Amino acid sequence: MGRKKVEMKRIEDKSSRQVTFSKRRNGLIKKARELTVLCDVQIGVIVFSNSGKLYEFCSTGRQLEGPNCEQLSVTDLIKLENQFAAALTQIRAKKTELMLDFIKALHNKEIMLKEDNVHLEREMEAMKNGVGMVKRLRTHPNLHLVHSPQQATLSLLQ
Amino acid sequence: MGRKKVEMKRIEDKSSRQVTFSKRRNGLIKKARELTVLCDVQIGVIVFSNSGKLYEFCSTGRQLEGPNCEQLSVTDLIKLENQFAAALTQIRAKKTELMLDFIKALHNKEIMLKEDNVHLEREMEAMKNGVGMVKRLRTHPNLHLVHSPQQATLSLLQ
DNA sequence: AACTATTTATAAGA
DNA sequence: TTCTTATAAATAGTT
Repeated sequence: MGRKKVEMKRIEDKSSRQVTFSKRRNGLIKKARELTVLCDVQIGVIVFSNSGKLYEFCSTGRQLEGPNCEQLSVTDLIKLENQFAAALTQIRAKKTELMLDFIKALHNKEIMLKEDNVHLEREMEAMKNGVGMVKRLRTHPNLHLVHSPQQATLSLLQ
Repeated sequence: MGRKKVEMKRIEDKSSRQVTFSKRRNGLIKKARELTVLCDVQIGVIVFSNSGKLYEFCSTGRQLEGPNCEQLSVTDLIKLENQFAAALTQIRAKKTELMLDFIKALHNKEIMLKEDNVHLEREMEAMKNGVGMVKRLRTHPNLHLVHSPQQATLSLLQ
């Protein structure tokens, strides 16, 4: 939908990626709103940017206030209530899940950075003692080395 | 985007609404996928049709089960829904708020640790060049705000 | 942030 | 439902 057809892969240029993110995020949320209105359905859209910003759209469901309210039968109401409750629960659960995933990723990052600090300090000590040999900072191939109680606690929520 | 411009209001004809729902739902999810790939972000899209069917796209994977509502009596249901809806909303909002705070704190921690890495590397460079003076690693005065994720997480449960 | 050439989505029809 | 096609809408690259 533009001057050129774009390949479906990560945009490497940071600036272009940011611009595209901004444009397409707006587009996505607009589409969600339209679908909500046109088809009278409930939608939740949750977007996490890489900088951790949260963008969200959640339709609240059809409004019952107003003149049409009296026209709804009890059965209609029950259906609507059921649907709303289920949607609410699941949307929020999913949101929680996404946020927990995000928290976990941050924990892992944090642990890696701490390890790097430890290594850097050790290397400095070694240098001070005249060992002189400086190893390069490792580049974190293993994200999964996490035994923290935080992790255990987070898992309780799922 | 079709033969005619459509008004942004509920499509009253049930059949047309269903067709539009089907088309636009696919479109929305496609867009979400594209945004995920192009901009390397995490997205969740949750769509509830009026028949209670759940359509979902989530960049982190994992499928949700559709709502499986046990049959309750009419009045029970309405009362329960009314009672819980308000409370639920408030509790979840609070939970979200806490989690966002938590995420923010973790971000800050991450940034501090990264800075420390940069400083340590600089110091090492300086040492290599014979400057010799070694500053102490700063001790994160504001780490205590997020030092106990267990506590923060546990408080989400209460 | 605007502009516009193109691509893409989709409304209506088959 | 699926396909076709005319048209509306989104957006990539540009200014």
